[in-house]
Amino acid sequence: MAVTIQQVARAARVSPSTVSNVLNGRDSRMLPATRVRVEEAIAALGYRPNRAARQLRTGRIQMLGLVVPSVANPFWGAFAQHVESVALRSDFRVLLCNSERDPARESEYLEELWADGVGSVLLCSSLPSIAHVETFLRRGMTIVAFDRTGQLGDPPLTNISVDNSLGAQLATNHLLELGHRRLAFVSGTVASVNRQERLHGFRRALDRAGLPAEAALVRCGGNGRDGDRDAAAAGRAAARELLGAASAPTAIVANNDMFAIGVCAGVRDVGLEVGRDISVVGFDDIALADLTFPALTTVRQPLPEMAAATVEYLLGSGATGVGRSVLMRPELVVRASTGPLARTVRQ
Amino acid sequence: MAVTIQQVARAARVSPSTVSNVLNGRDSRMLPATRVRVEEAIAALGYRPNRAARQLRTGRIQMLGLVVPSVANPFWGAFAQHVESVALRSDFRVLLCNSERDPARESEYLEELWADGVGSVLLCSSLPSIAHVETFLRRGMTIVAFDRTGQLGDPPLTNISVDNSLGAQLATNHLLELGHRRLAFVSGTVASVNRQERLHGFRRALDRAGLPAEAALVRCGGNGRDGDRDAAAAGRAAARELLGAASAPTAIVANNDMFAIGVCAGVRDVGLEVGRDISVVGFDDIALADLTFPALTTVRQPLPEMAAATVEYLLGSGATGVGRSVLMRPELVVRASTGPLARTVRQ
DNA sequence: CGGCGTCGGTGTATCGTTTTACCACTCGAA
DNA sequence: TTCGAGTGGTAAAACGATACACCGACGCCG
Repeated sequence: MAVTIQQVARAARVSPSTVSNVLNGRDSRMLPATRVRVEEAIAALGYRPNRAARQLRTGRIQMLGLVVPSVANPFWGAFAQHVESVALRSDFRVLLCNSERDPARESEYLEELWADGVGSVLLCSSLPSIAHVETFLRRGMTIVAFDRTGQLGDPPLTNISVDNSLGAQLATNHLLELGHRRLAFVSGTVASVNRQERLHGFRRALDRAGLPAEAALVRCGGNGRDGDRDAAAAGRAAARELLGAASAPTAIVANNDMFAIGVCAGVRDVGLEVGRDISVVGFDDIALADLTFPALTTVRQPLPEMAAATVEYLLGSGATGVGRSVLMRPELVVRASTGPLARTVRQ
Repeated sequence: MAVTIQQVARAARVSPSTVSNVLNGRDSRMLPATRVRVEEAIAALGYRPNRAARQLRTGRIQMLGLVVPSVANPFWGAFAQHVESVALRSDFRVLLCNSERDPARESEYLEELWADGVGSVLLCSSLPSIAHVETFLRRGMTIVAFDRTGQLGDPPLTNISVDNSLGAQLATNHLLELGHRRLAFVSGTVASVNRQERLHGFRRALDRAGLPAEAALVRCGGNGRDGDRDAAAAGRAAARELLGAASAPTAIVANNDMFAIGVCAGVRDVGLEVGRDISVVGFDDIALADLTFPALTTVRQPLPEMAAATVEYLLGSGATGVGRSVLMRPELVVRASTGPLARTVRQ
């Protein structure tokens, strides 16, 4: 059916070995003229190497596993698209894996990827433990983590992420500058790494301003582990709770944009107006942030650059920079969901 | 490194052939006791068949290609997640392909998938032409299309989709019942199949109500072919245009939820309020529809069922039902973005 | 009693590529 | 003259699973 290396070899009047050498860039092993002849034969026959055969022989495969919590979350969807686009340039395919934040599922994915010869994995998991990851690193898998700052492990895990603490500080300072003094922080139940850092940044900014971080105003949790599908729903519930309490906040920092969108919905549920009565700031700057009402003030993650850096590291000689991590700069994007502290401060 | 079929055979004191037979469910070729022995050996050794070797021999691979316009669009993201989840149950992996609505890219994807032995493809493309698809069908690829009603082709292409015309009629009738008489339709520039059908349903509903479908109120287009990344932006622009014109509509049917979200933003841009001054209805019922302000009235596509049906068909004996297509029932979900025609009708 | 079908398996070629070893030959230096 | 090191290439053995042909033993029927 498909054209094989033998046919190419016959057409070019060389042995299959030589064709293989051409294919793998071992130019020094043949005369330039021979190489040209082989290349012409390849082009003429429209030959494409059989990946299965190649993988069987070498054990390697031109594929990278992309493990995300849920591609239904627009943030991960956008990230996945960038990753696929970058990987394609290096002729790598992307295998999609939705972990749904289930540690067992995540391990099983890694196990299967490894068994299938997929040696490069981009792991976007916020699970706090990395014990299961270390196992695969030791076996020789190249893994790059996304958003796992500070978790080196042994052997060290390379990590690409935005400076979450700084991002949260940018968000918090913005609210402080607008005059807000009672700030709340809303996040999911999952003890994800990025949440810890963002919360840390939030607290730090408050601390610098000489304000206490009241425990009552930090809302982490609500529903189960499925933190993505109903992140927004959790945010909504949290906002309703916070605003119904005796001493409600006047501004809310959400752990990400989906939460923020939920928070906005919750704010409206209790009859208040986002941006006027209550300020809300998100994190990520997903495409939707500019389209919701009101448009969301948020902290942008440089997604295309992050995807590029991640894939580049993953496909470039993974061994060279083991443990090298990248921290990207977040950027505050001010839109309409934040505004100066209302004149008539509510009790 | 990894455990092979030979090792299992040795452990179970049978030949590799027998292990293979066990693996492939050819129970009739061995004694139950033998099968049990082999299964025990498999479990004891933690054996996993090498997919590359299997593929090399059989030509088949347990993978399905998922071609979507852009997984950054939450609708496709959610769909992708459902597909992956269903495929996983049959031990199939999902290869992600973002066509970005580029016909050349789409063809190239099919070409590569075919060359890589991926025989099952779920094609979510709204490109009107299916000539390039027919080529692959003839070569023996199993392809199921999503949202391509009515386009059988030769050989016929199996299609799964919602009844787009009916959905648009539900949306339109809902607006008519609310008293609206000047309705607009907003869509992207791509002459996608589903857009044609939805527009048809829109026109039909108007026709039945004895109303003319004014050309000026049908807005298809705007930006380039990248209809997903800025669908919302296009909707926004279209809404501004429509509402700025002399005889503006009082209600707008959007081709999908992303457009609708954009339209809502556009409505606000010109100082009007969605749900009170202008009614907007979307299509798809993405998760966000319930979270925007105002919550979006929309036509729900039964996504989980559609994903299940698609994958089931794709992995089930593809040959049996060639040309068999499935049309799912849409459902109107009324939320806050639609309301009765305002008392004070604007000019 | 001879022939035939079925049962429960096994032996072996094969898929298409990579890789290791090796080849014949030439040229230069010792 | 002989040894050694390139040059430009080839032959053949893997890689791990599958499928086809075939095998001996047994039972059954005419």
